[in-house]
Amino acid sequence: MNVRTLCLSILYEGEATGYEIRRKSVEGECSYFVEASYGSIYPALAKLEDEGLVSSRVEPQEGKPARKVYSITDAGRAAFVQALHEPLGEDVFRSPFLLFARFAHLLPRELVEERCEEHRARLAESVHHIKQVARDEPCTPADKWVIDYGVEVMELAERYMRTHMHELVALARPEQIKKNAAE
Amino acid sequence: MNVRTLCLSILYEGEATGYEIRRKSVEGECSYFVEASYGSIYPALAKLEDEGLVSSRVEPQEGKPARKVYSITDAGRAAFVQALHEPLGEDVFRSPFLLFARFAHLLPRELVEERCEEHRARLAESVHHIKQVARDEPCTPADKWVIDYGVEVMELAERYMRTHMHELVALARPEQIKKNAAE
DNA sequence: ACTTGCATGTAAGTGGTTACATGATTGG
DNA sequence: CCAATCATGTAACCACTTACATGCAAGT
Repeated sequence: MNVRTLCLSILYEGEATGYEIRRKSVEGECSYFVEASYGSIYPALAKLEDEGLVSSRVEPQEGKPARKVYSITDAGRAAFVQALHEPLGEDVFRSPFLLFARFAHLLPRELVEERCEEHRARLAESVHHIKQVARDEPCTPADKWVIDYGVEVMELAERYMRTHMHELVALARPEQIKKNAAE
Repeated sequence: MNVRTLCLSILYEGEATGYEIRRKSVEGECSYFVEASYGSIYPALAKLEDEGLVSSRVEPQEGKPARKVYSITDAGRAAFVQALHEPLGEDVFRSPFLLFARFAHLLPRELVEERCEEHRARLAESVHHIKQVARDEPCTPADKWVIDYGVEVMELAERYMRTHMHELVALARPEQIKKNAAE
């Protein structure tokens, strides 16, 4: 999905600043299937305001830069629901890890093991993080469904890594005998 | 991963034309975690040739346009293995479906059901396709590992959709009573 | 007659990211 | 004292996609 729709989806549930939208997209319940940087969020919000889909008010703060709080308008709500009616784009999955894994046989065992473990740890961390979000933040039943789906899939992936990474490591190049082995 | 590395990875296993590289990336065993279009592959190959990482020979054909067959060079092989040693980028997962799912409560039941079923069907189709590739095309043990990982994860996702989509559908707006219900 | 497959390539456009500029406050 | 957090925004860059241009052969 594009950043535009992401912004509308977050503002649908309450007002927020560009800064907060980015935080929610990076750390929130959606973080495992969306992402956006400041460089895309701020221009997107400005454009949405131009089009009347969101409105903003500036809240000065002492000591901190002023917050520009955006709210979704009725037109924005309608546009978002309309967008949800349109055919969905396909899910995207890109995995540098799997490309790496295909060539395990070319690589030293140590490296394959390290990358596998990194990958497993990332999956475990994602699961942990998403569960924490589910505990700490208020979730609608739909949010809960989405979280459960993610937990289920990522827990399996992590489990699979744990139980099968040794097979991939076994395909890797045996560790080189150290030059100074005799010493 | 970038298209550049993708090209090297495919050429590592044998020569190919730009056309074939694209087919392999879209239909091959990697299709579930990589992708590339002509518009990125052809320039990438040209650049790789400039840098001496691949070489090409033109094979004229009768009736069909000439094929430009690329082969990886020793320098290319070295560069690829070197690239595999570098820290891996993070896996990317972007899901318009899950963004949609979070707002099931705003949408008509029919639509939610349709999108869920589409999503389930896509997962089933991916699993089917990847299994077929595993049967039909020669696979190294590492390839097989990567395929098994994908099958496992996608089969779970499909199963989850099958057994839980009704919960999401239940959150959706009840179908509107038809205007002419009395007739 | 039309579509699909084979085959190469370019140009314009998209949808971002990265890095920068700015600046006060708080906490280690 | 330095890093991080809060907060906004821009400009340059990048990697890639989409659409186009070309063309022949075989299948439907």
